[in-house]
Amino acid sequence: MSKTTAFQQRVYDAVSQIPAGKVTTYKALADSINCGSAQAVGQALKRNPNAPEVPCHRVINSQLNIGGYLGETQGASLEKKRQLLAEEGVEFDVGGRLIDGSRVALP
DNA sequence: AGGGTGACTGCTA
DNA sequence: GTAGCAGCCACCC
Repeated sequence: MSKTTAFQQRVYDAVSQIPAGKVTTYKALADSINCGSAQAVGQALKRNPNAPEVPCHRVINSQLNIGGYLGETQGASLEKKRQLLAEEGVEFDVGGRLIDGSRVALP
């Protein structure tokens, strides 16, 4: 068993609450868990012990830009994340930017 | 126990 | 529009 902390549990819970076809920003997520730092949220997702259980691919940054996936900031993993989002109806451009900002589910 | 890092954000040049 | 700097919280070595 991984040593998941309460903070990470909150992050995973909040992320798993994101409906399909929608995405959320690290800032909104951090605010949702009452955390003043989105970087801490990213840290939890980067070290996420349950990647397939948590739709971490539905989390993007404030600039509507894709963050990363399974610790890969660049590479094929990013393309896979983009593909997953495209399957849910969220389309991204070649630069990894969200095309339809309305897909962002703000709390 | 301490320091450095990071899937971030916001402002300024 | 891009580029650089500082601030923030939690985790890892």
